[in-house]
Amino acid sequence: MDPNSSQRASVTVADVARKAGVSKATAARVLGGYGTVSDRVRDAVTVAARALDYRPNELARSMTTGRSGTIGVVVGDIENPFFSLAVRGITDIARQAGFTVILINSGEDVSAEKAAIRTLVAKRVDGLIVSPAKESDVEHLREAARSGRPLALLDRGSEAFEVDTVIADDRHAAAGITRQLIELGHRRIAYITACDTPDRVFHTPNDINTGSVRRRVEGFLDTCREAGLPAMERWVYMGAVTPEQTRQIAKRMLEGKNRPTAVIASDSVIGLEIFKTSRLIGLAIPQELSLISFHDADWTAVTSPPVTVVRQPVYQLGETAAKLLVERLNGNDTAPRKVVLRTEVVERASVARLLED
Amino acid sequence: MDPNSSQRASVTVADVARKAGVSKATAARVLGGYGTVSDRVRDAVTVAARALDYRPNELARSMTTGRSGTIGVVVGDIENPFFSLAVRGITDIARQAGFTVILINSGEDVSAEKAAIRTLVAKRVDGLIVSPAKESDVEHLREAARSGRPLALLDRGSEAFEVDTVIADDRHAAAGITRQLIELGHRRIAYITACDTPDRVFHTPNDINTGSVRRRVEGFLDTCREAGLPAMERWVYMGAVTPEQTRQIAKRMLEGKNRPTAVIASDSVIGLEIFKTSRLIGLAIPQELSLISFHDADWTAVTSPPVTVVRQPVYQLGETAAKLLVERLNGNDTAPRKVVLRTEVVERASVARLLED
DNA sequence: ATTATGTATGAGACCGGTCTCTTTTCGATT
DNA sequence: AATCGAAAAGAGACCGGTCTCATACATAAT
Repeated sequence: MDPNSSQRASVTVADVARKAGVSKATAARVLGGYGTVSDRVRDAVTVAARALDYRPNELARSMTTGRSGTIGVVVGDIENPFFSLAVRGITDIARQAGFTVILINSGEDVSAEKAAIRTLVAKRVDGLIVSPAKESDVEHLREAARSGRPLALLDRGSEAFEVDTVIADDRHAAAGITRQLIELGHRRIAYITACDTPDRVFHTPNDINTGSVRRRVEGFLDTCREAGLPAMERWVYMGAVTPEQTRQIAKRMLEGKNRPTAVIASDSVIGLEIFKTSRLIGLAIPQELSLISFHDADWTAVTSPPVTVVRQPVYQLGETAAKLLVERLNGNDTAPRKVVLRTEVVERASVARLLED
Repeated sequence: MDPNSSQRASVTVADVARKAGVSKATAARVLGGYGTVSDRVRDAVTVAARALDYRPNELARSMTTGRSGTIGVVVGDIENPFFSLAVRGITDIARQAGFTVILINSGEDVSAEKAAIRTLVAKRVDGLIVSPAKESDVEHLREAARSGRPLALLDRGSEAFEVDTVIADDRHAAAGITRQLIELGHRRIAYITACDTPDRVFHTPNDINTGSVRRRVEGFLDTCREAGLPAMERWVYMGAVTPEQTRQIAKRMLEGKNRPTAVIASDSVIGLEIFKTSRLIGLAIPQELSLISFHDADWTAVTSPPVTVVRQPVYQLGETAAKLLVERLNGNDTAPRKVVLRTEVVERASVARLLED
């Protein structure tokens, strides 16, 4: 009833204009900060706006300008420290550039990813950063890019898809630690990942959908082959999706007769489970089992022994993806760029020379 | 030039209507899924939409409906595992209820929080979930709530502000572990938190802006007082904002002559630094120093010794906040609710009876 | 004094949907 | 065949901004 009840029905430029005794167009010029206005009128409008507690409607603004000031981010799982750190990098840069971030988890599921992208496009995000679940299945990404919305890929690229991409030098890192393990005398080296195949058995790297992991496995296998260790395919363990599943796989793997003497964990969540399991079944690290994990998670430094890891520049991964995207948003129209960030092996104490054979 | 170039200028209902040979209103009915349409027309419109690759503009839809299908989330730092897990809970419920999430980090800074909320209101989010940096400074939240947008507070409430709130029973948890330490003979018990005061010294719980931490410190002090330990205020350490600062504080604290025999860490990031520092300066846990940390972070189970923690239902905290909000969004108009979730002490091996005194 | 130049303001279309109100169509009823 | 009522379709206003274009007025140039 009371028109002053401020509640309901937000205040619009028209309301402010009426109160200030000017036209809607003029009030809009002041409020929107464009065009030319006299100081007198500017003050009048500003006062009126304050009095009415005017709040601009960004939605309406986006309608005409065509820019929403929003970027959409699709990651596998924000709960994973890898992604939460990368997202931090993205949001920092985005905020700096005046954008807000809409975040959607895909759960590493392609159909969820498709739905997420549809939603984001419907909401008219200005650009997209995606960590694609399957690098072979990118038609929806291609399409989003075709719609004129800049796109940047995070941590996982696609060879067949030319678009701004930021990844770590996973192949190189995997090759390095593999070589190191071989030089220390290891021959039975396992690689364990969350990725999975329909039949749960690894045949070739092409079975692996996640780009970063595929590159690592390639590095692992190639290095083994060069060192005269063929057919290491059977040492690639898949399906470590949840901690529970990982524990089961680890148990079967480590209790077997022909158990590996070294394990490479594809991320820190898996690394943690391997560590727990080896302790559980009484396998001493590093005397009886060497362990190297990807991702320098905080806990890896405080275990006994502390674990050797491949440190990825996760925050920078996110930051860089956001920077590339913002450049596009600012009109950069050059060819797609692939940025590869360097990793670093942090030597701790979970790796040892193999004594007997 | 080529009108078929699909690129630029997105396809609108009007375009679809023209192609299908019906009015804009009718096409909108089909595309928007409302009103009544004949099967024949529905098919025609659907076919036309597909042919033109029509993508609804959610922005335009939001304009008229007044609902954006978005909820705004403001947390201290998504990089902190506590928040990333809570956010996961929020996004899961939000997605289920058909909402997307706009995420903004406040960095525990009130002015950033204010800016974030202004942005979110401008973007016309349907509701807000905020983890307020200062529970004393909530005028901006109150205002956001007054604008008719439902609001739920996460992990931190405000006594003076009646609004849906989800917290853990921090006071109870702190009292419990304090009592336990006292019973084990500890008298010099330190509490260390990231919260800070201008003069970096703790005087009274009212100095603490973060609701959850204030309640814990109150529980700590009250229990000490009841047990005949007065003036424990000097054992509250503040300003452990970054790992570096925490390390410095921990060093000074643990190397002092009159060092504490037990430490309560207010979160897992701090707990990790205490653990590292005590190892660095050669203080054996638990023989020479007992440690209890809030937040059951993954690493706490794998250290030697594993550390005793207060397990908070973090995911549920986020989930519940989102549920309360969604209920409001669906029209629930009852009095504000305060939900307190129970914590649980996970006994591990970082706490021991104090031998000599 | 008259015309040119530029600045300040107003009027109204527009963005892409939704929604109300009116008109047309069609099947059922008597 | 005439009448009625509901279903289907159309016309056009509306949401809250931006933006183009026209107009009014002031100042400067001739």
